[in-house]
This record gives sequence, structure tokens and C-alpha cells, in this order.
Amino acid sequence: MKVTISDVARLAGVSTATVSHTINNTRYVSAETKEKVYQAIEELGYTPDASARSFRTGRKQTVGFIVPDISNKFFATMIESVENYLSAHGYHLIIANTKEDAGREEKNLRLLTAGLVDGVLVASTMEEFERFDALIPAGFPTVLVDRTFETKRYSSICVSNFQPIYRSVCRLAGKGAKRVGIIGGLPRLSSTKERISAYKEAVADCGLPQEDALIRYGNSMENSAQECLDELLEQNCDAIIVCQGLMASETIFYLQEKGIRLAQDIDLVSFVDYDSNFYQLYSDQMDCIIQPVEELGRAAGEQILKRIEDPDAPVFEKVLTSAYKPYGLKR
Amino acid sequence: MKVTISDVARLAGVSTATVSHTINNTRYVSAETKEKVYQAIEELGYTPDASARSFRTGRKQTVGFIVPDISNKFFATMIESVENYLSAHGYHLIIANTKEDAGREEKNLRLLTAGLVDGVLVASTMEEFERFDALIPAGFPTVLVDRTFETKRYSSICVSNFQPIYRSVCRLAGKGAKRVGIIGGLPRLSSTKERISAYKEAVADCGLPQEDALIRYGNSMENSAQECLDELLEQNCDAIIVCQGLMASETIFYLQEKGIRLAQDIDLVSFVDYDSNFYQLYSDQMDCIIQPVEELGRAAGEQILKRIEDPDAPVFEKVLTSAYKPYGLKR
DNA sequence: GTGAAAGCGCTAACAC
DNA sequence: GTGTTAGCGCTTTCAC
Repeated sequence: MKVTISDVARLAGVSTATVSHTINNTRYVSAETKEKVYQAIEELGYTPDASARSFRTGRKQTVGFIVPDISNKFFATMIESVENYLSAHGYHLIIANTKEDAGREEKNLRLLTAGLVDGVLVASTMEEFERFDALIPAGFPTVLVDRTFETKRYSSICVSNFQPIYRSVCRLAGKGAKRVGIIGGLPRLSSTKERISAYKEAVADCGLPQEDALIRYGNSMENSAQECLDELLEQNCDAIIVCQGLMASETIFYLQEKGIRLAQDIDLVSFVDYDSNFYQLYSDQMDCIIQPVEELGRAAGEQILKRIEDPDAPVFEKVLTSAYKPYGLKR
Repeated sequence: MKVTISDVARLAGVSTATVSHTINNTRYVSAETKEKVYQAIEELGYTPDASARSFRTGRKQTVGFIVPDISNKFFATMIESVENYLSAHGYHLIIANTKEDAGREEKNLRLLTAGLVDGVLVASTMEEFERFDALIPAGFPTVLVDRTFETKRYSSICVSNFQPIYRSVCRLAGKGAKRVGIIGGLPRLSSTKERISAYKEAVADCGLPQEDALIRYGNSMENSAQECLDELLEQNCDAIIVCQGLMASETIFYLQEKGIRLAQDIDLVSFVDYDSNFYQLYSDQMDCIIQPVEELGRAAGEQILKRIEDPDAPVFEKVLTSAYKPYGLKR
């Protein structure tokens, strides 16, 4: 039934070594012998068995990606970008979804690092570095994506979080906003922390009210923005910053439902998913912060393959910059 | 460096067989022996090597999913749903993206079926059954998802395409539409074909104009709807049906840009991505067809695991039903 | 320019 | 109730 390398060798009248070397171009084989081997392969319909191969060589040609929320456009686009890079380099991508659950992340990290993949990409939902660190076998190729830890012991590819939020606040203040509220993502995430601290710093610098009631946190998943929004409106905010694309569209939706007009009744700044038409529809009524998702994915793919090749490479950190698209700017 | 099962056996003072059986609960082991084994495992930090295991057993505990477009919300949600089901059953998910390119699909099918995964889920972009069929090794567990072939030799999980479109046309006709245009997906796909034939049949049944110029095809990916829309508007359509979520949001966007108002200037019916706020925003101005993506994913996961367990199970076909949400219906 | 053969880490048939 | 051991399909060292 299953045709193996020895079947090929036998039919071609050569050794298994020769077949292997022919297939892998790993030592000189004469043209005639090659010919015989290929003929036999063709005749038998032989395909080398991937799992025997990876067992033998220790290389799985596979990378794991632990994602907090696949159905979120931001991560879906990132997955696409990572897959693109990896498949172009002969690697496969295993996806694990955590839905922002640290337990699921833990389980998946254990499974993936136990000989399933050559390296992992992780957009971690964990708060504590120690918990994360304990799950990674020593020297296992690992790259953090989008979210990092204070302890910088792993390579990471992130997006600047501080700058765009600081700028948002300043711009809102400059336009006369009196009460700027913010809707953040999960409070434990590095990305959220950075954004909130940018907000705090900017609010202080601009002489705007520094009130905890103006800071609300969603869960970065479906249906978490409405409550935050209600609370901010109760605080009489005249400007709101939203830290995530999914929550942005929910915010726009709820505002519209309540008859509160963008740009006129309230000023909005938000991270948006760049390739969604949603943002295009409103880009003339709100400031948009567009993260370089595709570049993020490409860089992540690049880094993990580098680390797989050389697991002892020094820790590498890359911070990409988001595009800031203000609306209604006079030239 | 790497700790193996024999290290554990040696330290525990038992045979490798006993260690294996202890780990896998595969034959009786006395409580004391178990204890010794677990102790040794703990002490050495042993983790069984997944690739040795799958090489030995032939089971990879992994399913491949060939997807036409990961960043498309429809497929992203489906991936999430599939992953959910699989991981709950101890399986991993390998994702391959084709971007509707048959060549990429071919390459990925070859790679995945060569001992990498136990079964494949495919939302194929191929037109010809023969080309697809030739890529699947005899008896390899395979389930078609969302798209199928005329030759029903593989199990499939699809969504009813005919009914909602037929209904759309009738409803539009009933409301007085004179010229109903349609924007389909890639013409070669079964889903598109079924939808277009439903349109043709309904248009004939309702006495609406049967003109080829009223049928346009996009590519189901970013930025393909505008051209179709322009052509339909030139044809003086007073109603338009859009066969895919991504193209729907583009259509809404372009209509808005042109100052053409939904429900007032033009009647729209569209497949929408159910959990996107986009559709909620317009659900009172257009008919929405919502596909049961999550159920689709779950059923696909279920089927592929069934086939992996029993590759000789009879071909199974499931057709799920979309929800139809008309707007402005008087009770 | 090619072959023989060891062995990767594990499971499972067979033996006691 | 547990141990011995063959062998999964491949790569690669060593030998000629």
C-alpha cells in the first residue's frame, strides 16, 4: 500500500541513500542514476513521508501561531500575512486560538512546543512574564507579536502604542475638547498599558481633566464597547479615543443608534482595521490610526525563521509605526 | 540534552514499554510503578516527542484547512469555529491560504496530504473536479466546505445558495423592482453558479428582464465590487443583489460615495457577514442574508474527524440554511 | 559516484 | 504486571 523509499530504491536498482540524495540534492548523483530514480518515483507514485522526515531530521518545517482572536480582522489579516511569508519559505502554519484566555494559551504552548513545531509566534494574553516564560522550553524559538512583556527576554514585533495616542489627545485638545475619554482593550495587555499611559501623560500635558472615570476598558472582542461608551457619555465626554478596531466599529454603531453625530456632537479617534470599508466610510468624520498589520505579520514570519535557523541569535525587538489619518485638516 | 523515554525508564527502573503504557493509559500499570514513572518524568522534565509519536503511530492529530482568503471575515470566522471544534477533540489545525489561486491550492494539497495531516478540509477554488480529485491520494480523509463539485464523490458541508437568492428576486419583484441586477462571486465556483442560476430562474418566473448585462461577477476579494456596480448602474438597475459579504460592504460604500441612497434610490439585498457591525448599521435599509458560518465550521470539523476515524464511511453531504432578514416588513 | 547500515523516539506485539 | 525488542521511513556517516 504505502510506497516507501526502499521500494523506489529497489525498482531503480540503487540504494536508499542514493534515492534520498537525489530527492534532496544533497550529494552528487550521476545524471543516469538520477534519471532511473525519478523514473521509479514516477512509476510508483512515491511521495516522501513528511512525518518520517521530520522525525529523522528534527525539523518540522512548521511554525505555530498563538492568536487571541482569529475572527478579529486585525489578527486574521496578520495570520494571512504570516502564512504568506512562511509558505513562501517552505513552512507551514499551525493556528491556535485563545479567545484571550490564558489557560487556553498555556495548553496550546505546551502542545506546540512538544515537538510539533520548530518555533512559535505568540500574541500573548498573559499578564505575567513568569507564567509565560515557564511554558517555553529553554532555547525554543519564540517571537512575541503585537504584545510584549516588561522583561525583554524574547524577540518581539510590536506597533508603537504610545505615540499615536499621545498625538490623538493633543489634537483633540487643540481642537477644543474639554473632556476626553478613552476606551482601552484588556487592561493586562502591554499594548493597552502603553496606550493608557500615553493617554494619561498627554491629558496631563494638555491640561485636560485627569479622571479615572474617563478611562474604560473593553475586552477587545465582540460586544464590549457599548458599556464603556455609555459610561463615557454619562461623563459628558466631548471626545473619545478607542484603542481597537472592533470596538471602534461598535462605537460608531452605537453612536449612530443614539443619534450622536460624529465630528459634530462628538469627536472620535480610533484604531481601525485599515482594509475594512467601515473605516473608509467614516474617515472624513474621525481620526483614524491604522496599524501596519501586514508588515507586522511579515516581520514576525521573518524573525521566527531567523530564530529557528539560529536559536542563539540575540534578542531582537522591532517597533513599527502606525499611520495617523486626521480628518478635516486645512492645508 | 533531549530527554527521551529511555531516560525516564532508566531513572524509574522500569522498561520503556511501561513508561509508554503509563503515559498513554494503554495497559494496566500498578499504582506504585505509575508513581515511580511520574516521578521520573517530573524530575527529568520529560515531554514525549510529538513527531516521533506521530511517525510511529501514523496519526498526526492534525487537520489541514485550505482556505481561499483568510482575511475575509467569512472564512476567518469559519477557521475560528473549526479550530474550536478540533482543539476540543485534541487536534491541531494547519492553515493554508490560496487567495483563490488554483496553483496555490494544488501545491498546498500536495504538501498537506504527504503525511503532514490526517485529513483536509477544502474550500476549493478549482473549477474542474478532475483536477482536484487527482490531488487527493486514494482514501485520504477529505471534506469539501462551502464549495462543492458536480461529481459528488467527497463529503461536503455547504450552505443553501439557491433559495435565498430566489427569494430575494421574488421579494424585489413584489416590491415593484423593474430591473434587478446581481453581483456574483467568481464564476467558476459552485456557490456562484448556484446563486446565479437561482437568479436566472427567479427573474424568469417573476417576469423580470433576463439580460446578461444584469449579471456581473467579482472576485470575492478586496476591491472588485466597484466595477460591477458601475456597470449595473449604467444598466439602470433599481435593485441589486450582492452575493458576498466583502463585496456587500464595498457596494454600500460606493453607493454612499455616489450619493445613492439605500432603500430610497436603490433596493439592495446581500449576503452579509453576520457578526460585522457593518450589516447591523444597514439592516433597516436592505435585506440581509446571513450564512450560518459557525455551524458550517463546526459541522466541517465534525465530519473530518469522522472520516479520519472511518475513511470508508459513505459520502456525506450537509446543506445548511441561511437566515433571511428582510427590512421594513409590515407585520 | 554509490552502498551499507545505524538509529532518530516511540509504540505495540509477543513473551513470561 | 512488566520486560524485550522489532521496526515505522527516512537521513547521514562511514566506507569503498
